[in-house]
Amino acid sequence: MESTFYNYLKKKVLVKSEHLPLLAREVSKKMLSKGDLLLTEGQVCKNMFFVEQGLLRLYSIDEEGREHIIQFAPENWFMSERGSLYFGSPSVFFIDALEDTKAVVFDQQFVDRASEISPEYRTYNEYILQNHIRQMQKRINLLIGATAEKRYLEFIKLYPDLAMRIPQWMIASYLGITPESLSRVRRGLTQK
Amino acid sequence: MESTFYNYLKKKVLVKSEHLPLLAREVSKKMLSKGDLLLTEGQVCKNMFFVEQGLLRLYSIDEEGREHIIQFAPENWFMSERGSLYFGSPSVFFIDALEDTKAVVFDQQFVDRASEISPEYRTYNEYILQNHIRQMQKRINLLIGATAEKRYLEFIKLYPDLAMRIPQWMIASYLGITPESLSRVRRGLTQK
DNA sequence: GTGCTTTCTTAACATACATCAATGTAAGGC
DNA sequence: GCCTTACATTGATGTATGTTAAGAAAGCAC
Repeated sequence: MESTFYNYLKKKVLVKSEHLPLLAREVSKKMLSKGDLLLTEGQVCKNMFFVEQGLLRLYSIDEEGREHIIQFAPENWFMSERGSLYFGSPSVFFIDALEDTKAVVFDQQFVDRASEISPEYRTYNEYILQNHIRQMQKRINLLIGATAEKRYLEFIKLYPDLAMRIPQWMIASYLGITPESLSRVRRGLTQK
Repeated sequence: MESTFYNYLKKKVLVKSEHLPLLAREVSKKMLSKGDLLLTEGQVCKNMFFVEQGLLRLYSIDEEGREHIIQFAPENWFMSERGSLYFGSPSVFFIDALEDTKAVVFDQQFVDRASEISPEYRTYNEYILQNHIRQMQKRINLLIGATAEKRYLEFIKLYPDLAMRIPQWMIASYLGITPESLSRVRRGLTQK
């Protein structure tokens, strides 16, 4: 199974060769079509996804039916609703595929077992959590302290490739503004 | 050392009795006065704080000199700038004491060592990280999708005790609005 | 190709929130 | 006690962003 995930475990997570087959055996692969729903509100999230190819998205829908995008997961990212996965509580969020996506699927038990088997995996798992916290903290800081324009500039600086793959209204949703506002922000920027 | 922290490790973290003395030996205690600065911008964060009594705060200051509050830590909470502590990068945030505070101080090495010694500690440490992520995700969701009024109501519902201990302008700063706006939001609520 | 849907832009207008300035009030220093 | 400082409120006004509606451009189905 010389997949992207396998290579990721080897090259990036630095899982020792002897442990690799053990881990690889425990996961399954899934082909998703654009638009497929992986998690819905009220459901308890049982899976974690590793994106080999494609793009996933985590979002909420408010009382007025508006979507608010919490997170994107392109290639080599993990995606899950951790709050629901780890604590077993019903999710208030949705996960779906924004493109046809090849993903590796596993559950919390896999993470726990992998951490038992491979210290390297355990270390990397903590790294992922810490990094996630750092990134969210930065985002919160921008949301409470920066203008829409600044948030937009930060977004395209951080995820230039992503910005080319998703419609603008999704960027707007991620930034916490309307598509119309983002359009104006962009016009303001080009005129500078 | 029958301190709050000791009891916390025993009762909440469920560290085994035999491990407790080992862990307790490695930490030091600090008395802080209101206003004391524990971490400043540009500095690499070396410490994690456990608040036994008092209140700490993590915040940023933007180019216009405005403070934006990322997090509060009252009794029995851990406080640190994880991005800086874990990754060793210079902090863009500040930490200070909002009240006279009794805190236990330790470093990342303590966390690693404690995780080696006590599986219960390791488990609890991951619990803390997961919980932090869940809480930040919820906050991001409110920041991008809810009005100031709704965010305020969520805040006082979640931290009713905190709201009594800090000035209103700090709540406003945490919510990402001005003190004047919060004052108006509150007036609107009392008139309902 | 034709039609249908989605996305993006633009404009006019509405609203939430920010800014500036003044006042009131309460708390702490001494 | 008085003075100072920090905090909260209020009003007038400004600005960023939301709302509604329309049209153009691009993508997709058939």
